[in-house]
Amino acid sequence: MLIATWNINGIRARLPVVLAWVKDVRPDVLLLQELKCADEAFPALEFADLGYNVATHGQKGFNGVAILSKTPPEDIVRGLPERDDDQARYIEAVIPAGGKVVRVASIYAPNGNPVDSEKFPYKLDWLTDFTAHARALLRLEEPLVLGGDYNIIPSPADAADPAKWEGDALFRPESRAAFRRLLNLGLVDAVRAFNAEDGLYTFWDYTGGAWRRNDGIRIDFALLSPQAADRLTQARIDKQVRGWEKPSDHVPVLVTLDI
DNA sequence: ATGGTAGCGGTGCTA
Repeated sequence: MLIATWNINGIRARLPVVLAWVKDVRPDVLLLQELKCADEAFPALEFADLGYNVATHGQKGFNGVAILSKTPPEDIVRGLPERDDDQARYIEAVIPAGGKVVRVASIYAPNGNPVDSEKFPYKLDWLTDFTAHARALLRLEEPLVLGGDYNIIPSPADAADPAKWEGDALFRPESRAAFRRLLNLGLVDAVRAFNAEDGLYTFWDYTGGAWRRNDGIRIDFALLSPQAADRLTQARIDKQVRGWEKPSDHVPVLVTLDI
């Protein structure tokens, strides 16, 4: 089973790119972030034509997450049950797979900048609630993939130029500690499990020629429960998509599970 | 170099 996560930065602006990529890669499940549209504005018919069921948790103008799946998703949860949130940043579902199931979630963690505003404590609070929810999901002891834009640079090795992120909400010690607490629950960073080398990035800013200079950061992750990690056969970053016409500033992250 | 670019929505916010 091929599961991908991708922050597409506006599904309506990105529709040609996303459809072309889906036709090429044909993932079984696609977790999307930053839809930037309400549920009724999501182009579900275009994906239905390609054989995908769509579950959205949208928001007009900002945020918004979705799960696309070849098999109809079940037990859909919109928003973290741990919080009463007015920002659409979480959707979860169970994906049936040949008599077995995989539980997936599409996550768009808050950016948190500027750090001297209310946005930074909001980010940390959200991560605390998300971690509590992940802890509860892990108790189910089932294959689980938590994919999304975590808006955290976990270590200096996850940035081409770590010095320029000093003080940024993505690289603050509090944010990095929150990510470690998440991993310490027993989750596996799938791409890191398959790639020991540095220079793995999932995001290149639109400004300053970041893509041209390969000035990237790794902030998009597929985090796996032990039951999913035991079935992991491949994990990769689809980097070349950043060089396509009218791209997102993020690229897809893919995992293959033997299920 | 305290900018730069993109999406949404129709101005300034968010990233």
